Amino acid sequence: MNNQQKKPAVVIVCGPTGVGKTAAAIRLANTFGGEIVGADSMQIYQQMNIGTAKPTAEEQAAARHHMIDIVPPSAAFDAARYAEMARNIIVDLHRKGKLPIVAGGTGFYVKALTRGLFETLPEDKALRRRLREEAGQHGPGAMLERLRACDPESAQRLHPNDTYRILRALEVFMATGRPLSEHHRRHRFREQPFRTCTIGLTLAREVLYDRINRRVDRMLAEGLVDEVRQLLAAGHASSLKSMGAIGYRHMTDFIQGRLSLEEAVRTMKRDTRRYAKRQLAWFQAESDVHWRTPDQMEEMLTLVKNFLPEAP
RNA sequence: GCCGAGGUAGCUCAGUCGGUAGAGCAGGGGACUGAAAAUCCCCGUGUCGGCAGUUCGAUUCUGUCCCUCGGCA
Repeated sequence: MNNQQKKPAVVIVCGPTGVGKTAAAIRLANTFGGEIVGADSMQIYQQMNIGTAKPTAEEQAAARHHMIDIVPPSAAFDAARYAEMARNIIVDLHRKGKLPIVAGGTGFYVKALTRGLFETLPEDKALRRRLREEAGQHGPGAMLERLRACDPESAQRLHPNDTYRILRALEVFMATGRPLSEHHRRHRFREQPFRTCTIGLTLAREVLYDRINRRVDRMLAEGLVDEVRQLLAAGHASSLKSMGAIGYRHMTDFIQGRLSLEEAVRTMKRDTRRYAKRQLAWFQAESDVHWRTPDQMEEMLTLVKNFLPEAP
């Protein structure tokens, strides 16, 4: 057995929101003796259930889920922490002979998990705040000029309007003394701790959008407004990353009187559709995805069966 | 049936004093290395309701027909 085969085998179920990843993952878990590792940047938050379409109690009883409900909505969380925690869980599952099934729509988290991120210092809040203030004072153009001085390659690559990435590049340089472009050149997503089989779930665009629209209506019927009210009442400001999630920010706008309910629902549906489109763009750019529709469950089972070292 | 107002992008509409048209919304494509449900970039050809006439040329003018919405019968 060579090195490649000793790596933990991991099945990944990715795709746009609302396509049916949870159901497919549960089926795979039950068939192959697996447990599910969520890859969703919002389902990690506790108390945010309806709007994140978190697996229900029944679904979580049908198959063990990890990486869900792991921090309160006020906590800071990011792709690096996700990758570290999820990797530990996967190694543990592998040791116990269970098949880890990563299921989720956050492409960046899946990538951080399976290919790693370059090494840098943990988030420095003070530095980040300082950079933001300076951007506010001197304007984004000045920040781009500063970046050009220490990391011309990144300055060239980034669009002048992408202030967020410009500040991040500056932050990396200031924290590590090396330009972001150099970190990228050394890293290049070369880590490969697992053997993976990636299934991308998709649907005809109009069918997917119809499902999304109806799922939003269902979320409202299930009490999304109350869920957001409770989060706000518990002191979770709308400036929190978690509260900026689709649905949560829309309902906050409604609750605080900035939007009518009708308008809040309309824009929530629209923004969910746009999000699904971005997810599709992300996963379609990945080269090793086996695309299936949710009704092709048998094909998915075969795919995973052939991927696993020995037949179950 | 008569009178009026309209029929232009998926939707709501603007516009062309005759040289084949553009906004908002919706939508499409893409990027993405510690906020990623975030952030950022790019994208507007559509029998200008049909047919006929005038004209070098009609979405624009004229006629006629169809459809929609008001009002009157």
